[in-house]
Amino acid sequence: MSEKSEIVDLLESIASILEFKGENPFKISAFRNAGNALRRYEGDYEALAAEGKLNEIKGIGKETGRVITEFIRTGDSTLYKEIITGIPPGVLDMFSIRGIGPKKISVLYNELKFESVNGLAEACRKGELAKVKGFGEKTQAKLLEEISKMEYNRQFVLMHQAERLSDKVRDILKSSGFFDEVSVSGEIRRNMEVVKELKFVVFCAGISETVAKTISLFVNAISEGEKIVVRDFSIPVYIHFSESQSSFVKQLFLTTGSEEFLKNIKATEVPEKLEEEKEIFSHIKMEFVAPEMREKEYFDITAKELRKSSDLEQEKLNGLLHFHTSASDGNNSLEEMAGYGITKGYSYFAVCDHSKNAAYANGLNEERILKQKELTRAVSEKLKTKVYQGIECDILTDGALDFSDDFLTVFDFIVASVHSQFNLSENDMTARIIRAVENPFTDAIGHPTGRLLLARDGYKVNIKKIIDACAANSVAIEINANPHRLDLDWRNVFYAREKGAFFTINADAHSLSDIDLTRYGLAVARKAGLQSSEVINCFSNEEFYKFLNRKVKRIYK
DNA sequence: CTACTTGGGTAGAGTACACCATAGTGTAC
Repeated sequence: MSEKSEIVDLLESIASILEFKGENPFKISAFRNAGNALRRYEGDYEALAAEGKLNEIKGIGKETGRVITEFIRTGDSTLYKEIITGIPPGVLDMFSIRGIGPKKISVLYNELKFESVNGLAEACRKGELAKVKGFGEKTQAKLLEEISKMEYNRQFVLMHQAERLSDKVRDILKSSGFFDEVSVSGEIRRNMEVVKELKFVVFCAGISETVAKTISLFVNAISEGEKIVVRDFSIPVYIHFSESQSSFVKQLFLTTGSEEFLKNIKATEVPEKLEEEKEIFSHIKMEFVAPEMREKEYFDITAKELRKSSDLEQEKLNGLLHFHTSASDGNNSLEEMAGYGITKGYSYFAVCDHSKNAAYANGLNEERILKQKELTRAVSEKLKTKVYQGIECDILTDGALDFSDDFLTVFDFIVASVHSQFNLSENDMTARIIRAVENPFTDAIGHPTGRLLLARDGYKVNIKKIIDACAANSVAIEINANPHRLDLDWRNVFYAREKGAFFTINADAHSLSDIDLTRYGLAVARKAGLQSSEVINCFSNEEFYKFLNRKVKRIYK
């Protein structure tokens, strides 16, 4: 049985190899499109494949459909095998280096004859790359930096990937029947946005015998005293054994960390007899700290009330804001998105497709916006809910929004985001975003630093100044819940809370299933102790309506 | 290669920017 993601990866690889070989650009994007179409398709594509009807999915045609069907049936692809012939596998790894694409790789590969990312790095270090026509010192230095960043990032996985891995290990441990208790600990228990290792604490009778049995559950596992290290996965897994309730609780506390947090509270003073973690805190005369807040940043919080555990949970979210539909680059209609949101307990919505400047995302111009506005009214009525006309409005280079002030009155809710020209100086970028914040029509700033975790740094920006401006202009700061973003970073949420800023937690959903990503945003918001009263999505219908009208008169009836 | 329209053939995202080179290409959004 093949996973959908494997097929998507296959189509993506075929596209890259064709590009490397200098094929027809439209053929290349056809494979890339087919991969995207399949990834976004939420129906039973295997059934379609079995009936030979894959081409009912828009973007999949005769040839790409054939490749998919073959892969489902055999787990392999003759086309792939054919085009990969003569290309060393190391070359494929190079496709993921930022700043260099298949064409340049092709040139370098033919000129310098290296066969791996390491070989490329070596050529850069020797200065060979700068001698190739079309390349220079800057490219050489940038590539070296990108490669070392990539190597560094390889130690981590994103929160959602770690969670999947952790569930898998937990299931293995639980279904073994060896343990009275299995608990997830470490970075996952602290809701970290990127994860370097998984930690589990288990409770069982007879440690030495159970350790031996547990090792046999995995392929590559060794014992280190009273813990096991498993290296079957992309990151190491540590399993800590305990024989008594006291030791279980103590282990859970110590493995949760973080190291800096434990250092700060003199964790050596843990009492011998323990029923639950709370006793550890009362023993050292400290208020209980929620597991996800146990970071060194906790001690930087000056206002005591900001140290409280978060009360945020999915049930408190009423507003689904900042999501996309098939009108721009989303996968589902507005009616489908709102309909699904209703089943998840949301009671009001603001569709925020891309604006006209975002051509790459099929952004909407004035005419299409007015059409969509008719639709939001119709969907509101049909689903008996409140759908506001929103927009994710591009912030242009000079900080203007990409609709005129006259036209901005058409919207009920405006998320302003940067999607282009990431390379401004810190001063220019900060001024650009602040100008957007000061625009009276702006309700929220989307993904405030533009970072992509483990892939791209955020733009250079003075985030504190932006937070100050948001607080001063009552513009909500987004905590983008997409696990690739989780932006604003939770470390900056503390500062924004001190300034009294509003927040908005949004999955930036492009499909129905994306709506469920919201929980990752909640997870990092909880790390910063964020309270529902600070989050505009938690407002009631009436409170949200008031929020929309706090600066400009919105005409929504 | 796919979609669309038509029954064989055509169009297909646009733009800014860095870089190397001194006009043009590749990459990324």
